[in-house]
Amino acid sequence: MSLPHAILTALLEKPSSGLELTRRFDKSIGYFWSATHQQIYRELGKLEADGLIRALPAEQPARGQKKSYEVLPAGRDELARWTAAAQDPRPMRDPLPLRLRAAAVVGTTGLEADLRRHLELHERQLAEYREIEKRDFPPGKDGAEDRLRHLVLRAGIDLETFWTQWLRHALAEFADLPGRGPA
Amino acid sequence: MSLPHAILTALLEKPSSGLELTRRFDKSIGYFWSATHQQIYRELGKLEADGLIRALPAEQPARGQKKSYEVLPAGRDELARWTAAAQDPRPMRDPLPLRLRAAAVVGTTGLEADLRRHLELHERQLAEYREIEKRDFPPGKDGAEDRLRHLVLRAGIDLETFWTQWLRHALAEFADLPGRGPA
DNA sequence: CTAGACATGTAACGAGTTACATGATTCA
DNA sequence: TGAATCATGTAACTCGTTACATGTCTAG
Repeated sequence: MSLPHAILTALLEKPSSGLELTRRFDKSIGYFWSATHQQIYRELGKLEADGLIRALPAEQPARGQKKSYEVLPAGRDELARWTAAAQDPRPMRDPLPLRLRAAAVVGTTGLEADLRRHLELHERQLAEYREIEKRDFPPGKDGAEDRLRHLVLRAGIDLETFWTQWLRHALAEFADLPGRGPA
Repeated sequence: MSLPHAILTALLEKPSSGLELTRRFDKSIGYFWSATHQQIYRELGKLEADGLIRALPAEQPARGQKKSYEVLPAGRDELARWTAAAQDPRPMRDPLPLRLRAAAVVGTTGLEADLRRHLELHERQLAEYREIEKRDFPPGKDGAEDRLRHLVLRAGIDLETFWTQWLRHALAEFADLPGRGPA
């Protein structure tokens, strides 16, 4: 139950059409919650049916016509409720540790190359986040909203830092593993 | 496409029945890939139909009867293939940063308490992992398989460390946020 | 002989993914 | 006028979750 609330947040920040939302989910929001345009359109339909958002008046009924939405009071209330509600942390769910564990049984052949690739990707992502941090959160900016959004970016930076360190550690271990075939 | 491979790995480590697998997914494997018994039974059925595993001969056709599976050569091959295949890293997908971003718009009321709860849960999980590390990976043990499994546990420890640090940071920021209502 | 634990399974739904379909606008 | 792009949407499928159903075994 997170996508609708991600959309409500995005729409409160700025009323948008489906495609505009899709683009924003490719950028900042997508750093911690990605979504495709199909999911977004489906969810916009539900949110409108539930009376949490409405299409901005412009009388376009048809396909191919841009349709923008704004959040209704009920939508804001629902978002505030969800934000404050207790939720259990999600257990981690990542295939990479799984592959290491499998490698302990069927051998590590070929895995190392992909780990190296992951390391590069995470390093690139980390560099991008640091750029954004430098650009969007210079020392002066420290209103309440700025601080909260900075915290969110911090989560991204720290997570990527975790991955790069862990992958480097893993590659170092691989380097002096005895045999490379099945264990 | 990770659950079937998690099951193959578990079965290679030790042939098991559905419920035994469920229990193992509640423990060690579940630290990075959780699954319910319904998912597991469904997946066992598919894997058997695909000829990757087979039920151990014991001629029990019915419900309520224990049914153990073992991995066939085709299953081992498939697992080795998957382990070595290139896979893109999953973008992070966590509701918590989302809630902070929402709080920047609708206010932080009530969120702090849940952050504190998350911090406690992550601290407990971290302590548990450290216990396991002390118990299962004493300095002496360093065969190839041990090292790989230790790496997996390391990922869990480092991730929990990330969360506890980030949450502490977030709570510190909250503590000296000016207004607590909608921004 | 029955209550509780053990064990396997079905059904229905929600969320995410992939492939494709359709209409409008712009510009060469 | 027709190709490219913008924009909205359908359909079909997989994966994960929740609730429930059914059968077996064992201890008291």
